[in-house]
Amino acid sequence: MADLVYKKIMQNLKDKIKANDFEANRLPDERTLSDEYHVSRSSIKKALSILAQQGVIFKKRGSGTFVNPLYLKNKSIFRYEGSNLGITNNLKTEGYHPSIKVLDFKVISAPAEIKEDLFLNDGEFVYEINRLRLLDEKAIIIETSYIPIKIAPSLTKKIVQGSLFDYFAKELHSTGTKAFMSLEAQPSTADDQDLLDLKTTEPVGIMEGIFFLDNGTPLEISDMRVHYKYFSYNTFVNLPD
Amino acid sequence: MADLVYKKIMQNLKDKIKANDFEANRLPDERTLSDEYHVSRSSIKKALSILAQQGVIFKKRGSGTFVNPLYLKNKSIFRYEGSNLGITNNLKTEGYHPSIKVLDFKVISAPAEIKEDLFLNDGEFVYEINRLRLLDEKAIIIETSYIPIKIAPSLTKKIVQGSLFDYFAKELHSTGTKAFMSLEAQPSTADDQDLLDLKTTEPVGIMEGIFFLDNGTPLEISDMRVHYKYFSYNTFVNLPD
DNA sequence: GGTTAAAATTGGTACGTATCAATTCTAAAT
DNA sequence: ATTTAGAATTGATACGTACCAATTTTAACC
Repeated sequence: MADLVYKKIMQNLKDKIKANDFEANRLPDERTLSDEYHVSRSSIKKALSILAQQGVIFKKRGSGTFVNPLYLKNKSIFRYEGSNLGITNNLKTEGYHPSIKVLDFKVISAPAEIKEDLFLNDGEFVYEINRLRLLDEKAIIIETSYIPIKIAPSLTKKIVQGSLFDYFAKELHSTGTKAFMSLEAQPSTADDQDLLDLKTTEPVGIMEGIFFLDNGTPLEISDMRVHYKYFSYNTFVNLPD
Repeated sequence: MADLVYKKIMQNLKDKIKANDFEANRLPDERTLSDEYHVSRSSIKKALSILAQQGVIFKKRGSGTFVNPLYLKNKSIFRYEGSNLGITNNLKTEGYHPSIKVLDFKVISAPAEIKEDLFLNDGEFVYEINRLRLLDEKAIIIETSYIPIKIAPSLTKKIVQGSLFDYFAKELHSTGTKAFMSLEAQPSTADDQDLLDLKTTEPVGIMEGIFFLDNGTPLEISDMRVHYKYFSYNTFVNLPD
């Protein structure tokens, strides 16, 4: 367990919520919680505001703080905490066995669009990595990644057979994951149908992401074509005003 | 402009970022900003942390605060602020003319799954609203909504021809929009192909949302089948740890 | 009983202080 | 020039205070 005050409180509150410890799905007010936990109201507010952002609770001024009834009923939509990159991370936790097959791994001069998105200069080189992601021997994602050579000069085919996330986390001290994700749907191409075992009428979900290092440097572009049955993205949307 | 300190600072910082006022894409440190704006460091922190959450800036302890280079280049992926419900709201701002055609509007006893998600008791009734959303006369979304009668007893076919968002915002003082969204891709059905003018090989994007009132009461289930060319969802993902 | 105005409750905003932790910078040592 | 240890920088955590705004509760009034 994290040793930060607000994280401990978050965890404890979630435990209590799951155990149905709160009358009428209503939490005690912030001042009371502050007393009970022997911490400042600011720390309570920080914990509560993160839980609200994740959709676990709802806060309403003058009224109180309430449990999201959906959080109790462990609906499938709630397999995440806040936002959800879905797919591999999700599936790994459920007893399936993901694996990776490298289709192609080469260095090319960055194409125009890639150059733009990764903020590269003319003539700079990138890895183009083409991988097939499998789940229990079944192909579910065709992934094409682009990574500037200068950021990871020592990338090898062997490394690429494993998780790039883990590699970057270790090599570049990139702790958190930050990315722009764009989701779409498209008819499957002949290639998709071949690799992912799809009928012509069956589509793919498109998941394009631009990933950043902690200091904001664009690190990777990842373009994923996902078998539609394995394509799903869940999130809690919270638009103020 | 909002009269809240942190909102004014957010807006001002975004303006300066767009005007490229910061050397090397690096913002002044928090203490300096606090002096410059004549506000407390806490207020600066609040503004910065929201901008970081939205992906506008990146913060790194010991290092500084940096502009997301993608925010400058007004990339398509950046048509939002933080998260993006896409589609209608987005298109409205771009000169297209959205409209709604009501296909069906009736009251039914809540089906099992709907009853579950809206936390209704046996025998409770819901509106089932079937609408076609058009853009410049072209059908792009088939939407099926379920709303408990007890929450909106005075809903009429006339009201349903307009925006339900606007209606609820006014009638139920639900200021913000909170929802669980689930996105998928599916082959188009014969119905989809007919209504949305799709070929058999062309898919639909599925967007299912459970919307909540400010106090956490589930208000509406909305199931949208979207013409794949108009289906797109952009978001900034920020996974700590 | 229903209405209405005052009081209490409850989360939001804003300011300020102290301390810590990650990173970068500086300067001494070799 | 390179290495290294200390100092400075910079964002993060935590505590606390004061006041505000939305909502609910209470109590007075008719």
